[in-house]
Amino acid sequence: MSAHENLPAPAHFIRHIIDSDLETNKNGGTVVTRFPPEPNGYLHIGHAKSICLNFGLAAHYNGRCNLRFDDTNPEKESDEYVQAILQDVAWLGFQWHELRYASDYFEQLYAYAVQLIKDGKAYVDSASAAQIRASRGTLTEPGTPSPDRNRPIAENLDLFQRMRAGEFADGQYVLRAKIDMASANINLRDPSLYRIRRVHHQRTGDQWCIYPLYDYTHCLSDAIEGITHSICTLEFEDHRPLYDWVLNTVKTPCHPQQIEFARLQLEYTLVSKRKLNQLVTEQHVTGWDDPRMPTLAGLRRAGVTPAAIRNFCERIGVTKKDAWIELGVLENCIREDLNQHSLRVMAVLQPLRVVIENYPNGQTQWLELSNHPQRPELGTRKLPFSQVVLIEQSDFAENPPPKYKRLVLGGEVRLRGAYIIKCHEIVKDSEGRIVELRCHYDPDTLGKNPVGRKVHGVIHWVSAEHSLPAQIRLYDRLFRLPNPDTQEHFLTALNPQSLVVLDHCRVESSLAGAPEESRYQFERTGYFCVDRDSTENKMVFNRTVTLRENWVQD
RNA sequence: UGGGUCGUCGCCAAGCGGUAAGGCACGGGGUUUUGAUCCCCGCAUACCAAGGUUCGAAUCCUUGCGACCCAGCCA
Repeated sequence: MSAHENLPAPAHFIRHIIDSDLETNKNGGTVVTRFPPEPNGYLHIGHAKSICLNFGLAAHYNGRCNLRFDDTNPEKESDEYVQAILQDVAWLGFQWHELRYASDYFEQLYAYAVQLIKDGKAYVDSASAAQIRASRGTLTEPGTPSPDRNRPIAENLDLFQRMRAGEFADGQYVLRAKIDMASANINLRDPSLYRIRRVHHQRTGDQWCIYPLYDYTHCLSDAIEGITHSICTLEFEDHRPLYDWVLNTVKTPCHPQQIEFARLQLEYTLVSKRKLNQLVTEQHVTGWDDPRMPTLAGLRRAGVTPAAIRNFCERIGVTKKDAWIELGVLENCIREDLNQHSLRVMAVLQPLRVVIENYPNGQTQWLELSNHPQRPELGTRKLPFSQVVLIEQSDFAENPPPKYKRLVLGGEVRLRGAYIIKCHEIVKDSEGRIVELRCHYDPDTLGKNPVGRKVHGVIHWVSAEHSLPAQIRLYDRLFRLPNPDTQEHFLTALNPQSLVVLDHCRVESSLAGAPEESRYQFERTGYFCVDRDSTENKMVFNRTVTLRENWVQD
């Protein structure tokens, strides 16, 4: 638990609305929310904000939150997505009160539509999609009524029944609400309620050939479930009058209140489902769970914890302002949680051989290292030390820059948790590349500092003989630009360095057998997570995030 | 040019007529066998602008300006 996690969740405008509803006993003192994903893609960080909001509100007010799939467009939806969403919501740490599907209500929705027709509030239109579009008018000009607008009720009823019965071709007819073709709000210009579409639905199969549209389905589904506060994003603000019209006209006993908040916009990331899908399909990433993806599955595979995401969602707030969150906020939440909970371990990404000439050849000494310097209760581990160790190539410099604190020729450095060594010779190959360092160690520096001199640098290392081979994947932001969408084509904003695979890494022996998804801090290099691609012969780690680097080279 | 919304520090964000919380970022210092963590300190006389009401305005009024969303048989 970090200090922050103990702080009360900050209130926001939706909480204020609910508070006053509770004061006036508006919904009998209850709070019922829902998270309503469409199963047409994987959940991403933007959904996490909505999930945390809806489930968080229910928890805060001792209410309930349903998970409801908005599965009214079978063309784009599938069971694969349903299963993935179920998993991701649970992984994020939330339990739904009830699992529902809008398709559960198809029969009820149909009955409501029949009622609407009988009340003269809906009609069957034979206009084509193009004709409807053309007659809708523009932002500044009113639409023109369809010739079918005044079709007799009996005829509408007959036609609608036959639409359901499959007597007509896809697109031949559509059921429209009869509202106001001259409304300044385009959503009220007789919106379509039902379309004919012969598509297999992942839950209802071929039972239906007509499917209800969002504006009609969503509000009624909310009402059926007794939702008190229907929270959605800003772009639905214009739809609220329609939401209310449907509920008022159908005369449902329950009338949820739609409240809109600003969706998450995170720098260097993209959350358009269509574009994420394209990244997967065109193999710019390895899949929906590629660690560079902003999906929950991707974040999970990268090693991000549910707690970090929840904390992030809390920290960014809930408002109606069109805001962009800096990536650093997310990274900070990730580091905060990982710093607290990750065991420290040593791994050398790009090894450089160091021979300690005065250390007995063949001798192995088991050193005890702390698993977490600030949390002794997390215990210690034994690490083998021997004559040949591997250090990071970047931890030695033949021509060190100013303020360089690592190893140089003739200089000393501390091998973390072990001895101080001094380099006295550089061994190069025929092409002048440094292949080995010859050093001496000071046997009197284990667990204590030498007297008479100060050694500032501390570097990580592993025993050449005992360490394990590993592949380490260094992930970075997928895009080079804060807002990839400003490009004429978002793919041009892809970061060519978003993945660097290192294949000759060596990790300390204590990591043997570490299970998939276990997270560690590789001291001085960052936080890493065991990938499922690990094999018995070679472990695979994904970098979740680097450590902060506060120092500036001048 | 229609309708709907929004505008408080570099980025988020409290504030709801009584004299600008907090987080991230940034700058300075301390501790440290991770250039990490941790700990101090600093960081809006100012709330899109201009008028007005008021003893008093980020909060109320007026007028501007800027940004976002809407013309799917998608959600």
